[in-house]
Amino acid sequence: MENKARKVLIADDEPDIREILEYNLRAEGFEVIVAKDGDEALDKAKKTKPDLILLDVMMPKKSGVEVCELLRLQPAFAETLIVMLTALGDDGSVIKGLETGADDYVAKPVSPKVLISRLNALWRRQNKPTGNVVTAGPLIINPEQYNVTVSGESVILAKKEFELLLLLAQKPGRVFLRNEILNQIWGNEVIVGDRTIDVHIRKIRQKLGIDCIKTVKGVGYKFEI
Amino acid sequence: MENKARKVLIADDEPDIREILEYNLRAEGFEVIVAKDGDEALDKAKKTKPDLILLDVMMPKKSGVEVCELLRLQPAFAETLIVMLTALGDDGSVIKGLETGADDYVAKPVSPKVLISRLNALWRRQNKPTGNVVTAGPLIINPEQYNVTVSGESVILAKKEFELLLLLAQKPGRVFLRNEILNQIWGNEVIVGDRTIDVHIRKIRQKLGIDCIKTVKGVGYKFEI
DNA sequence: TTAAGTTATCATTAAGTCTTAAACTAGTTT
DNA sequence: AAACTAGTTTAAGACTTAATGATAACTTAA
Repeated sequence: MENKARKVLIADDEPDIREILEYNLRAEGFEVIVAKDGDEALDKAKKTKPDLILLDVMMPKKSGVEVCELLRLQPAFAETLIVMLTALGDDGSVIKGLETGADDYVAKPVSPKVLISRLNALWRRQNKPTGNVVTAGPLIINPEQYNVTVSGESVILAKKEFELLLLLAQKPGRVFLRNEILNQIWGNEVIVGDRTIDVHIRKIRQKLGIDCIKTVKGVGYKFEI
Repeated sequence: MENKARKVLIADDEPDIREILEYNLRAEGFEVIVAKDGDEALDKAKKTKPDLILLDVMMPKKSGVEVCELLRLQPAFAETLIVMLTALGDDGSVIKGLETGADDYVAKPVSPKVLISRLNALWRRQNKPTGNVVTAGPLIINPEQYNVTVSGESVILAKKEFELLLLLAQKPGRVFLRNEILNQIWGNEVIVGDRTIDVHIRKIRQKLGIDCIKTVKGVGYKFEI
């Protein structure tokens, strides 16, 4: 299901631990990068942009907490999963780590099986909202079946109409600029006039019969029940 | 900022643990519901729709893992945070729990501080996209949604009005010279008269109904609650 | 190949926004 | 007090932007 190669950065100063983790994670299908101290971790993180970073708290040069803090300051790493590894019972670090923005904390020693299970759970959680049904008020939008119902009544939308509605409805309240809409629905290369969007919006409004797409003049459109 | 009452369901068969957790979570501002076995947990979960569920793995009637499994089958609980509590070293349960769809697993005994820290981290992660909303007193300005509320009442501002208010509100107290405002909102090339700013300010004051834009005569305007 | 349905455009109309001018207010200076 | 400075208020017209209706170009499936 999640066959996208998952890149993991392991940062720990103990070679044994690095090796065990590396072996097990590779066996599990992860692409592994290792670092042996805080500075190296930062450096490699920037260079390789991993999807997931395992940070030992106690490391030379910079501690795991420091590294985590520095990473989270950069927008590029706002979404990256960060898991802290720390000695059992070191509550101070745990709290500090979690408050710094780590996604999880694991006490050493940890069985590789458990660790991997945790990583998978984190992973699953992060990549959840895919292809899911969107509901809002009397509206149900099902991307998988490509259909829409309003108060139980099925409504048939054309492809572009459907995509447009879905785009807006996925982030209710959020205003989409015309440019964003063009990029998302039509793609960067295709050039269509601004009126085209209006016309599709009108058809959607017409077909749905409810007023859930609001115009924000001079800005764009937003979905709102 | 996260003032939304967070409802937690605690399910554990040991009264002592329930009590300790309940006490600490209440102190932290959570609204707490308790259950003493699996069936009661399921029942109360359905009735109260908590935001977060703490499940002991070992419970009479139904185990935490079973409860988690059953909850995850219902769409209503797809998004609910579920945290498993289990005896230290019980790796099997951990793996099973995480694979069933738990969001986190915590080994007992756990210090309340650590637990709360973990819950907060989970919470933060789930409710992440708070964007760059500006709040000041009764005012909430949401650039992403392009809307403004005053004491909960939604106020509709036109584009220029919105941009102007946002500009000022982003740096409360700071005085903006008329020239700065012109540059920021209208851009360097466009030339409009000074009166234009005044009129927009006027409209904002009128629409908001509160006096949060102060005139600094001979200098400019500033935002201040 | 046709027919039905979809998509893009255009001209027109409608709605809303922005700017300006002008009269007005208040505080300062001469 | 008159003249001046700076900002407020009001209303109206210019200007933008979007909604609409009609139509043409294009796809797709029968």
